[in-house]
Amino acid sequence: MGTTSKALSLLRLFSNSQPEIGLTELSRQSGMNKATVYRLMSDLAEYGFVEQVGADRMYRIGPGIMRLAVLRETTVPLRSIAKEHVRALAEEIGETTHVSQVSGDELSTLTYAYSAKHGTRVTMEDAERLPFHATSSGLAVLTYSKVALVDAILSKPLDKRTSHTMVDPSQIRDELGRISARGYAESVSGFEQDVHSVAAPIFAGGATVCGALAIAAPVGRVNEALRSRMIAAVQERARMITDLMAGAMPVSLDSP
Amino acid sequence: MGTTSKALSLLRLFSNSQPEIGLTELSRQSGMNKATVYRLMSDLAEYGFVEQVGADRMYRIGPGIMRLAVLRETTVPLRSIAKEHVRALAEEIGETTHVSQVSGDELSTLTYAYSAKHGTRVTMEDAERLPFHATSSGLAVLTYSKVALVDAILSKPLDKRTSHTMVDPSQIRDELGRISARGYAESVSGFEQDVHSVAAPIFAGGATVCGALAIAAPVGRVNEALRSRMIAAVQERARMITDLMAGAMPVSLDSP
DNA sequence: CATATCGGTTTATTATATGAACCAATGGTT
DNA sequence: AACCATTGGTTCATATAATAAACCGATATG
Repeated sequence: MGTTSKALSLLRLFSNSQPEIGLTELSRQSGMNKATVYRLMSDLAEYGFVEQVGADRMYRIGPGIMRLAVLRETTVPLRSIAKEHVRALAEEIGETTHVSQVSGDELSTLTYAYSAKHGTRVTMEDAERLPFHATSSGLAVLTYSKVALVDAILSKPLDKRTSHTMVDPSQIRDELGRISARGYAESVSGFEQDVHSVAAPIFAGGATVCGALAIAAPVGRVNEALRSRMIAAVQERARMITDLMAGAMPVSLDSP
Repeated sequence: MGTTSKALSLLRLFSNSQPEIGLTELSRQSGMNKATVYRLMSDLAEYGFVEQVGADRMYRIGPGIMRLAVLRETTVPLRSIAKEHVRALAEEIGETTHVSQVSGDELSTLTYAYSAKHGTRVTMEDAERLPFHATSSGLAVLTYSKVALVDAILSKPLDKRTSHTMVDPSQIRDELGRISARGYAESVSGFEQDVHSVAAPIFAGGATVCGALAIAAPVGRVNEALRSRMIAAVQERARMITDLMAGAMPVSLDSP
């Protein structure tokens, strides 16, 4: 593994549930030597990718990331576009909505919105990594991904998050076929117990999938009427976002 | 220079005016060997920090940055806070406003807002790098920065952007003293000809300066009345942002 | 058709990253 | 207060990984 990869892999350790990490902890979790981690983190800090804070010198993601993020958004404004539509869709349906984004072999939440309609709702977390096999978003993305990615994902052991999580690769491949045919993915309690979600893919530039739009509702609230509204709305919105991203839907999805 | 630093320095080459760069061009601009750049960019691409696009395989900032950015904003929500206030301030004053952020020895635009009040206005660019010595934002930040940073900035040759740009280090140090005394920085045609700007520092967590809020107007429109409104407003808003960032203003600024 | 430029690849050489051991400081615990 | 277990950070001989020149095939340009 190259030195650069090692440095970048350290950044992967930061998450919403672990936004600040100490040197020793980084060393432990990465399996790298403490001295190595120290030097790598120093390099990252020099460029503002991480910063140290507090008396215990914990590391967290630094301000340098923001300049690149702003730059990214001016070129590929997925998040700003998604934010509007996620909000509108949440109000339209009265349930939690979110857009996730694929980056390499990772899928993570980019933005989300709640609806005030009900007292109970599915709650989300920022920048959360979503498993491809256990979420409707993941399945939607996987359906339109390169075979190399699909193979890579399905060849690793799949975490059985709930009793309903699909973990059999061939069963998942079958599901991908069905998703491709009908144009949306669905997951009932596959990621979190009692969460029913539907998702549709978002494409950018030349029919490459770049993420997914999803609606997530408590299982008990999803009757047949709501379910069909969710399915119709998520597909329509995903297409709107795709259009704004100047991407083209794959032919199989172009005509309804 | 370490390998990690080399990889990260490649990311610095991307900017608003140069959002996509080819392999050879990266090699030229970084001064590194083409093979080296190739391997470094491949590493960066593997982690989604850059992506290749189009038939000419140009590189641009990748989606992986966004996950880290979202994570950063949940911990230090400078941009989201700044966005609101920059908008409100632009409407209040009727001129262009922006918030910049310091990262290491770089200062860059984080967000900005225009006012519809006038047909002419100062225009901004996203993620633009601002010179410390030639902008009111830069001077405001420098005033409250560690001496090490001030020395580092002022020891390098300073670009004379316009005929009004201050380039004499000792003269700039004097100016920093005045800014510290009055609590705001001012620049008339120092960065762009015909732009008059005022700026106030923003602090986060323990009185460390993290950026600046600025108002920029066409020189011809800034009479004494507008000028004092700008100065008062920029300081007030900067303090509001600082409060929201849970930072503390240095004592010298606490009482007006 | 020749030349130049592009992204990407190879491989011997060299420089850089590594990790065990070691500090100094901090904070509990006995 | 002495002790132990942590922490972040540092050192330096060693081994590994990065480097650069030359090369390749493709595409574009005169």
